Amino acid sequence: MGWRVDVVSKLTAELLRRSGVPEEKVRALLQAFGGSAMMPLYSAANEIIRDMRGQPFAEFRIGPPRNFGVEAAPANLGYGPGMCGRYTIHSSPSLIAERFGVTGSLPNFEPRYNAAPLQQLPVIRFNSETKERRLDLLRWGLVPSWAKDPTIDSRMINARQETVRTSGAFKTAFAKRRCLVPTDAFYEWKKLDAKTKQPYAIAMADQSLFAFAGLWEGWKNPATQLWEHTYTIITGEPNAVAAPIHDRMPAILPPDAWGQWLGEEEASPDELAALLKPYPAEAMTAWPVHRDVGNVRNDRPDLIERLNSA
DNA sequence: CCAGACGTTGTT
DNA sequence: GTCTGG
DNA sequence: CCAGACGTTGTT
DNA sequence: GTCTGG
Repeated sequence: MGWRVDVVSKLTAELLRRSGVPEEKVRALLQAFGGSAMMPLYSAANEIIRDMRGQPFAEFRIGPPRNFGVEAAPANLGYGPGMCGRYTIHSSPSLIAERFGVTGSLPNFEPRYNAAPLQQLPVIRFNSETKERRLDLLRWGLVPSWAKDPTIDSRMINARQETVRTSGAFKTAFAKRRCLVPTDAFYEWKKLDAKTKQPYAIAMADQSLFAFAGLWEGWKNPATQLWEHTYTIITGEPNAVAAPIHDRMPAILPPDAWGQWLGEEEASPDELAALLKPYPAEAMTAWPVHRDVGNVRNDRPDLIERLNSA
């Protein structure tokens, strides 16, 4: 809110300096354009300039500031941003297949040390017709079947355990399309102060392969008429290992819950929801890792190594 | 009935 | 698709 | 999750 | 700030 007032006054001053338009008129025009976004305000300012002058537009163009100049929030020590938005899956397809009892042909994929949203990543689903578990590559970021705008995907990378049963975006998938997301570790960013954050890896203490609780959906691309499959990872309360780093963590399912979650065994909605409790902290561990994991273009084995200087 | 929403993270 | 709000 | 982009016009 | 892309 405050930023908008600042931008409006800045643009007002700039308009007066450049075009000599009466201040009242400038203010009225900027108000009329309204809106809550930053860029439309700049567009509005440029509209005003265009209406006033007959000179080449480019010379009068107003651009957004390089730094949008928002005051930094006070430090919130102990808790920081970050929850299931990045993980690793460097186990081989055949090892994943063995551990999860997957049958049939396997997809090929390289070891991933910085798996990120919108990427094709391995997911385990139960095929009720053939009665077998399958391993497929799906895109991370759930697009509901009814979505008109598929760019919603980057905001649907997680589903909250507390609302997943009832929210319109997830309820059908919760009832009919649950999946397991194989992983070796996930990353969290702990906020150290207003400008600094430290990424951590969190994994099983014995470094074994495990599984997030996931949901998947199909969306028919109107341009290609092809069905695209996407998935999301459910988040919930953190356990004692994750809590010092963040206030959420992905729901992790132990092997004895896989059958129910995949729909191989009967389970009521209450029983399914009960599976999404925090995974026992005793079995897990966390360690600091290199800041390079922040950039999705980095994907190297050393990203998962312990950082000693943190 | 139709229109419109449907989500996550984080912040103060 | 399905549900709520008007 | 983090990183990075983010708007417009008309004339030459 | 908000939004998209990876």
